[in-house]
Amino acid sequence: MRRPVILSFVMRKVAKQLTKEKLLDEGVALLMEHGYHGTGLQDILQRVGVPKGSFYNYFDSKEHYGAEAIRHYIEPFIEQLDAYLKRPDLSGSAALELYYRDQIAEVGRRDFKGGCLLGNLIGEIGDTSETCRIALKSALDRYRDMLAALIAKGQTEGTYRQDRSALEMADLLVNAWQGALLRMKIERSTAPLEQCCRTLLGEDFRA
Amino acid sequence: MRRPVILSFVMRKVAKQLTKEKLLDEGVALLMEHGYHGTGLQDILQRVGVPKGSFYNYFDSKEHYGAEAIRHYIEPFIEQLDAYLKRPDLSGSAALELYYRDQIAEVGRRDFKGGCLLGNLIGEIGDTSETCRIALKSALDRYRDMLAALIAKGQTEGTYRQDRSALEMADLLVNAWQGALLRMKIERSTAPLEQCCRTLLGEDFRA
DNA sequence: GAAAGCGATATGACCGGTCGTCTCGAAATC
DNA sequence: GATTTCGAGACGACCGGTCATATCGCTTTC
Repeated sequence: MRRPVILSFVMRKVAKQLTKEKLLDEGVALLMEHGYHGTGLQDILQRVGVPKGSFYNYFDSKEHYGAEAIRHYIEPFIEQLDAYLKRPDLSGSAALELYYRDQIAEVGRRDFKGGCLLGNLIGEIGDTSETCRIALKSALDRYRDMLAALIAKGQTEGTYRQDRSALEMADLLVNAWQGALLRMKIERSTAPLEQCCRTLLGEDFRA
Repeated sequence: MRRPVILSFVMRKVAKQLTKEKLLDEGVALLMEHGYHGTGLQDILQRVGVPKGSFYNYFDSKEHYGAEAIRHYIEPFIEQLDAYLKRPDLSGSAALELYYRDQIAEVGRRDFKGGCLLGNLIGEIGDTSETCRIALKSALDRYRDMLAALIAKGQTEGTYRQDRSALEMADLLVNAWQGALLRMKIERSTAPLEQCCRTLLGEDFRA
């Protein structure tokens, strides 16, 4: 009983892309809350008001949808880190501390739920869905490289130690942060995250 | 059409406990491969040859089964670390390096699949099932405490740095190791695990 | 300008399976 | 015979995925 709307070819394409993004937005939230197998297509679709039969007009399969959701999820993180990296007034170490302060505040606001979609999905389907595995690896590599760039900046500024490669330090930071996010979820506290930052950014990485 | 067998009260209880443990053993393997929501009770039951209708003779629900599987999973790790801790011929640092060398060899043998059940389940249901969350926290705390004991031993032996508490170091080790296991799954390589050990056990923890 | 025809897109009913859980009669023990 | 334990089967709900049909915007014809 919807009012019929006349849309041009171009407008229809734009509208479709818009719906697709809404599906990804809602899906990311649901995937973070209930995981891959715990999230049904129906849940996602009805949240956006898209009929069941239309799902496959937007995505090839649930698995491909998952891979797109992964790519969709990581984008804002990359952009934020990239913006920090390009700011001349912000040192590498200050940027990292600012970034993680924000992240800790954010997960606290979410009542310690969700954590990181990448970490959760790697654990759940990282070794059963090759399509998602590749998307996960690509996303995490991009993320790690952004952190490495900020660490390298901190190295040239003399804040961070230079006897270890920035990439190696970024790997440790990513790994420990992922573990700390898991700890947060079961302890229901941001303490593991704060401890992680204090130890690595505040001590071990310092020159 | 099974041949009726007369069993005493005690023997029946033992047999039941044996079946229960088999259900947990198989379940742990399946949970590691497909996650909580990806593992059906049917899969577990038919692997052990237990009829579907009998599940609730052994466990209250899938959720309680999950919590028991978590406790069942961590036990061997605790025992192995405890055995290392009690060996007088083994220094704390040597024990840790031996333990992680074994772990790396083991996951390599499993083709980088599975990782750690605790980490996987925390990510998937750590914030949706309170019952499992408590089991996960208890298991991970026990594990962390065992590592802390070994680190403390290494501290008194003079191998590890003493300007940081053993518990704090154990936290970092657990977190980084969990992250490294995730990285292993998507990189399909033990390199992240080796790097994690080299950096922490071999450098940052050293006195 | 209106009508008819066209390919592309959207959709909701429906597929075979599987999910976790429960019921209730059978079987085994005391 | 009373009590406890077990298990075959079925429950309703939901899963990811399919498909015939309906509707759409556009083009052609008059």
